[in-house]
Amino acid sequence: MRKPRRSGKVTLSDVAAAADVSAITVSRALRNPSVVSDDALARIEKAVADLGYVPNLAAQALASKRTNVIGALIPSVTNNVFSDVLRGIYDAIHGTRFQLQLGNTRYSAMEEEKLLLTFLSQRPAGLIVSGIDQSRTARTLLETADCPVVQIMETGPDPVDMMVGFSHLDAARAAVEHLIAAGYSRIAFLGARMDPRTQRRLQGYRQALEQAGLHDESLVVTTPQSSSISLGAHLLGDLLARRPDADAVFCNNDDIALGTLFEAQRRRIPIPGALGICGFNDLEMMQTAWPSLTSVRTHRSGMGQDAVAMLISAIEGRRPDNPVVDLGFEVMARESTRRSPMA
Amino acid sequence: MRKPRRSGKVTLSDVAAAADVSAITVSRALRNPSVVSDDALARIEKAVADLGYVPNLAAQALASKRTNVIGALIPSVTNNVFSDVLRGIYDAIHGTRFQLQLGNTRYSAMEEEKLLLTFLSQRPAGLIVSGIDQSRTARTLLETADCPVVQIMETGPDPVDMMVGFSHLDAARAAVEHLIAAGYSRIAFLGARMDPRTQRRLQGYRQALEQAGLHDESLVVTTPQSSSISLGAHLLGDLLARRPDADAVFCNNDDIALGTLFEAQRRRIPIPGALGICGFNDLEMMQTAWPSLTSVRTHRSGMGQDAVAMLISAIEGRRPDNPVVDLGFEVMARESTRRSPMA
DNA sequence: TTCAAACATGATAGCGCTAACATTGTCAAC
DNA sequence: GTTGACAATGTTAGCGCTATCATGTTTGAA
Repeated sequence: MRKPRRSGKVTLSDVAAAADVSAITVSRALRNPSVVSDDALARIEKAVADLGYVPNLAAQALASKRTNVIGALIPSVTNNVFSDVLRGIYDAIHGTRFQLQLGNTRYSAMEEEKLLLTFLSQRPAGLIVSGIDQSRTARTLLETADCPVVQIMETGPDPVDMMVGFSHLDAARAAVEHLIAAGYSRIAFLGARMDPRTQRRLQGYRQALEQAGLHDESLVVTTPQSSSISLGAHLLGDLLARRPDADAVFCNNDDIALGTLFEAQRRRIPIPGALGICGFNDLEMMQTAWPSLTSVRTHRSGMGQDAVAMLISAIEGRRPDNPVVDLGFEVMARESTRRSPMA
Repeated sequence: MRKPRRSGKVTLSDVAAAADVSAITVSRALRNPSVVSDDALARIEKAVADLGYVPNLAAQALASKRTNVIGALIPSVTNNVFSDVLRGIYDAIHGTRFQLQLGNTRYSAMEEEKLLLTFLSQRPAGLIVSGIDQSRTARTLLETADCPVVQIMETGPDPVDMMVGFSHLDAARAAVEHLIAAGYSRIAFLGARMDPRTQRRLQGYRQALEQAGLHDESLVVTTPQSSSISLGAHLLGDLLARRPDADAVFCNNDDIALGTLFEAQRRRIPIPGALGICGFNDLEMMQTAWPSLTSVRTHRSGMGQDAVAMLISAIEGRRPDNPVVDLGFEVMARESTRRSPMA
């Protein structure tokens, strides 16, 4: 006879033996205590504690064909935008039976495909993906995944399944319209990374300026480098070298806006008198900065929360009435775009 | 006869049938292609592609008693410090066979225990935990877990297994000594959250000032609230209400330092002439701020990277020579603590 | 020619758990 | 006292994969 492949670990049947019941009773006691007699329950609980039993998730998943795993793919863990989304996800998942499996795509479609495969091999209960620009392959994987899927960050015309986001194009256009209304006319665009959402913000910028007859492509300064505060400072330098007459900057995100502010201060450029600054996302620092910085408020943790809520509803069979949720945005006008110079 | 509980999914034996080999050969082909003939391999690869086979991780884990899961517990996903650590972890894990399972403890020991149990039920290959102040229960769980464990963020005398970090006390003391050397004498401490690492930084602050005969507890302003830039602004307000004569602030972290800077600018307090500012962690913004802000550089992504590297070594049986790695710190002296007022 | 080593593949038996059905005992209703 | 509804528990057979041992087939050196 072969020797059994036992691991030193305590299993369900060890608990069952110790509590003098069958394995299935222990299984029931753990998952649905109300169907087990108080007497048996007490013995089982004691045995679990005595033996230090920890259930084996792999075996659970295999036997029940279900997992509690919600997979989420985000492009960056350091970008404040995504860490806020992530906080929302964790907040909503907290206290439920689900657990999060996080994947970091690093803004790469190939990484996204690879991670998707890894996630699918866990048979997740639901999936969250960022953006609406999945590769053809990734999209097919998502469509054939037999679990609900939510795309977050953006809304678009063709959801894989569900969506929570907002229109980056509209948000950018509203911000630029605010700058125009404030009296600025040579409004630059400072952008980094240039991922699809950034591209759509650039599009919104162009639309607003074209409509006002103010569009001038030489005011657009972009770089594929990833965004940072110091990069914002450099981008302002690049802009002013080329167009010293620019009178406002619409920054692709708040880090760049803050870098712009610092660089302007360093150059003794009065804000907002000589230069208006508008960011994007409205991170917490924007209102505390001096001068406070105009930005477009987006509902980042809300997107995470709603995504999880929609997912859980769908997993439990209650599909939301509307599969596409637009959380909107708000232009937060502050000192940095108030034309009269500060006291 | 009962009907089999088949899930519509493609399994190993489906692939085996399609490739006209046995299941175990497919298994080998997938895990270790070199032991399978080229001929069989080709047929198997074709079958996998044709059928869209995705292996079932739960079954793999159950049968092999191994997983590729590295679990990491961090107290916050929004705090920049931890997102940098997380980036380091992802960087180091990228390209290996391991995948990360992330848990967010929200600075709660109870949450940490719960997550630890969840993680252990996945039989992870390794674990990363933050800090050295685990609860008694958590510590026991970690000690009895049959996988390597790395504690990160801090070093201390009594590792569960391995450690990567630095001394927060020494780092804070060095920062305060720098302030003293720069000529400041009424040096305040601004602290938020007051988690164990913050407490030890406060201790370092006290030691440095006591040694210089400058310690004065009324200069210590703390709050249990979680840290933010606007909180930094408020803390400076609180300090100045109580001690308008303070001439420098050692901020528990960079967010508070930046908030302090903004608030000082708002109040037209010359930095560094009337007030020196020193932060902690040296986030990227510190050198770009105007004036640039002194801070203590810590090796956040390095901690994440080293933790993963040590873990993987240990998993593969090569335990590192030294289980405790001290990554140190550097005081980055900048404009905000340079006593002569800026031009 | 022979035999062992190396190679390629297969049969079998679990891993630890749960779904599905089966059994037993209890109690109220007729 | 029979019936059936219900509650509590048990038996059995997998879930999809891999460890282990077994078998057949080739190769090359003696």
